[in-house]
This record gives sequence, structure tokens and C-alpha cells, in this order.
Amino acid sequence: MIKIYNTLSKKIKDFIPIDKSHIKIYVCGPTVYDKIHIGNARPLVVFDTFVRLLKYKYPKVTYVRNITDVDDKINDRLISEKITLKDLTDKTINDFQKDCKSLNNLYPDYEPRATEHISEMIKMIENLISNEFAYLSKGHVLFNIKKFPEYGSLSNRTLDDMISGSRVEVADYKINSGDFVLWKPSEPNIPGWESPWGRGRPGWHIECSAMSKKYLGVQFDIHGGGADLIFPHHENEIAQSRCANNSNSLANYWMHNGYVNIDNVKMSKSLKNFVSISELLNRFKGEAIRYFLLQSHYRAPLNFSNNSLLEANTSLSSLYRSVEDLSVNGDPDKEILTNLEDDINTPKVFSRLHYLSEQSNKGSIEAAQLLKNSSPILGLLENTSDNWFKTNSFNEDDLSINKLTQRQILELIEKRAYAKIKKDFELADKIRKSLDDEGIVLEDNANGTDWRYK
RNA sequence: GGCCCGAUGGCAGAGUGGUGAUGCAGCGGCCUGCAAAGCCGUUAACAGCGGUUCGAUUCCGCUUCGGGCCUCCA
Repeated sequence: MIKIYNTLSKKIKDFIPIDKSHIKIYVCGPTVYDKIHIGNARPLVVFDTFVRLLKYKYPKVTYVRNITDVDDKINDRLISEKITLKDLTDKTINDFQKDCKSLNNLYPDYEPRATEHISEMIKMIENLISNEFAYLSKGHVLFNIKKFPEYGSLSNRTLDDMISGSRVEVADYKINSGDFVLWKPSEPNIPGWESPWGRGRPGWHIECSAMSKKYLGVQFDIHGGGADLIFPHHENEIAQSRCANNSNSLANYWMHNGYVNIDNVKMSKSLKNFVSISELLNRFKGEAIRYFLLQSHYRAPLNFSNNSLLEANTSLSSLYRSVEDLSVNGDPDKEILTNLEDDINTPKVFSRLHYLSEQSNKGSIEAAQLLKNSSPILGLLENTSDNWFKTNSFNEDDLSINKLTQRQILELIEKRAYAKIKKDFELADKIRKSLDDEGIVLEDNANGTDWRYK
């Protein structure tokens, strides 16, 4: 039985699907105006791991992760960089997908773009207006939060709380300070679409409501995203979807991952204290980044540092030693599954991985096989160990950092072997040292000498 | 101001009302020409103060410190 923490009830609950023959999950994807950073990568990896578990447990899972390609931050870029919407978003989406792949994420079943669902959004807004949940004011369409009595239940706040804490001047076209925009007019120089309310663009939240409805229906099992989306994004999504669909639930379970911090402060684009994935991929393997992101519990904050990535790499190496070149042949380890089912307790999973690794090192073939068999559900250890140890080119573009070719390395190993036969240990050690300086470690074993990158 | 979360060994990070995960680092040993890896052993923690209890790191209260949200954000 899968147990997950539900932000709605603030409790860990058994996961009971609407239809156990078909699980439906929606996760908020990126707004594509810039490269993603490691904080953005956390939900991608966490929910990818969770979806792998769901797909193992249930016959059919539909995983939708949207791409928000209409947004005011995007518009700012269009003006400052003098490029078209399509050029900017295509390029950013391309980078995003490359990063996702490097992190070993499976492709979602649907990855809908907001701009391709404008008509669905307009329909939903029209519905909200005709049922008086939304109103027109100075060219804007706004959602009236007082029409939805449960407003605030996800983020655990009341309307009074919000008024007292308001740090933003209330726009004069709003009835209530918390009313949010469904549609707003576009000036001629920024992207816009024709609508019953003139040329304009959707507000931030409506795209997720429209797209989740299209791909998953009015009610689905799980909605996920980063904790910073709880308010206002998900709160507003619930309000507008439930009112438009006249339903008593949008998603039954809401899951939110904690932040990635840097120097114990939340990493965010607005604070400019972020490290992009593509930058990290120049120094670390994607799988090491994935390991790092799963090393702590998904709801806890995770502090980023260079050293933690190095440690993740070392830990992964020790696991890779134990799986060698085994192929997946059977089910994942039971205990790993149990730990994953327990609100995605990946730290416990890792503890078990290292236990299996140790057993494998002591000669247990079963343990090694279990380790390997658990790799598909984690998206880790899917490589061969030879591949893991003999690759140090992290980005495809950076092959040039391989200063020595494999052939040159093997030649040096051979040279050292002769030196060893002649008991010229001084030369042998000199060769070892010179390779070490290039980041290459030699390991003498029964079959001769093997090499790996540090 | 309102609401919320956290404080575990040198670092990272689970968990538990009583036998002290796991990783990285360290120390001793085995192995090795030397290493590396591995194995064996080992050091080391539960912010502070009260309370409940036979017993609390684990439950409750207070204090201190750190962080987050209150319409940019994964």
C-alpha cells in the first residue's frame, strides 16, 4: 500500500486511487524563459521516481507534466532579447528536455504546452463568468475568491489572513484583494490571442486547470509540484477548476516537494542564488545529481553544495562496483519497494542499497542481482559499471576534456606492467602518479590492471 | 503582524518511548611491491529548560536559533 503525505489533509494517508486500473497524476512543469536550476530539478526527479513506483504497482498510469510557455517573465525576455515567443520557448524547451534526460527522467505521457490550449482556457473562463464565479473589470477577467468558500484550505489560510498580510497594493479593478486574473489584455507588442474580451493572454493558473481537465478529466488522483506552488498557484487552480467543473475535488492528493537551499536559503531565480543544471552537468554526471536530489526526503529542505554532489558521486561509485555488468532480471527488492511506498522514503532506500551492495561485495550474487533489479524503479544504476567508471565526459559538448584517449591509457598501463615485471617500481609508481594527475585511478587485481576515472 | 516548518555525530541524512540506520570523512587492522577497491573493527549525535513516564532524542509546554509562505518562484 502506497502512503503519501497529502497537503490537503496535512497527514500521511493510504493512497486510494479513483480507478486502480488507471492512475492519473499531474505535475507542474517549468515556465520556459530560462534554463532550469537544481531547485527546479527536484520535483522532476522526485515525481519521476514516484511515477516509476506507480507504474510498477498499477497497470496504467497517465503522467502529465505541463510546459508553461506564456507568462509575463517570458514576455520580458522577448523584449529584452528581441526574439519571438516561439524562438525563445523552443530553445528553452529543448534545453529543458536535455536536462531531464541527463537526470534520467522518463518522458511524461503528455507534456502539453499552454499556448496550444488557449481555446480550452477561454472556454473555462467563459464558463466561470456565466456562472458568476468570475467578473469582467477594466479589460481583465478576474476570479472572485469569495465565491468559493473553501478558498485557502490547501494553503491553510483564511481571507482575513491574506488581507492582513497583503504586501502588494490591491489593484483597483479587483473586488477582493485576493481575486486573481484569469485573462488580461495584451499590449500590441506582446503575445496575445483573440478572445471574447479582446486580444489578451491567460493569467498564470488557468493553463493547469484547462490542461489537467483535457488530459486527466475533472477529477484525478494526484497533483504535484514544488512547495512554493501551494499558494497561490495550486490554491487558485483548485478554486477555478472546481467552480468551472462543478466538482467537489480536483486532485485527491496534493504532493509538494521541499526547496533546494543554498547556504540554507531557498534557491530561486529571483534571488539569483541558483545553479543551473546545465552548468552542473559540466562538472558532474546527471546520475550523481539525481542521487543527490533523492538523498534526503522529498519534503525536507535539501542544502546544495559542491561537496554534496561529490559525495553523491562517490556513493554511487561504490554501488556501481557491486552491480558490475548484471542485467535486470526480476523484480525490485521488496524492502526498497516498501520504503518507496512509505511516502517516498528514499533515504531509507539508499540505506538498503548500500546494505545490498555490502552483501554483494561479500559474495552474494542474489544481493547484487536485487540491487540491479531495483535500478529501473529508481532511475539509478541503470548503466553498466564499466560505463560509469570510464566516462568522465558529462556534457556531450565537453568530450574534449578527455585529455587522454583510452588507447593512451592502455598503453601506459602496459608500460607499467613491464616495469612491474622488471621490479622497476619507481617507474611503475611514476606512471600511476601521472595518470592520477589526469584523474585516472589504476587498480591492480587478479586479472591485471583496470582503470577508472576518479 | 498572521500562518507554517525545522534544530540528530566533523559533514550529509533516516528513524525510534528502552538493544543508538545509512553515506562521506577520520582512526586501527587484513589485503597490496606500493596503492586503489573491498572486508573486519572503531571514534562520534539527538539545541536548551521544564513536564508526562519505570524510562524520551522520540510525546507535551516554554525558550533560543534557523528557514518558509502571506498573489515572481519547483
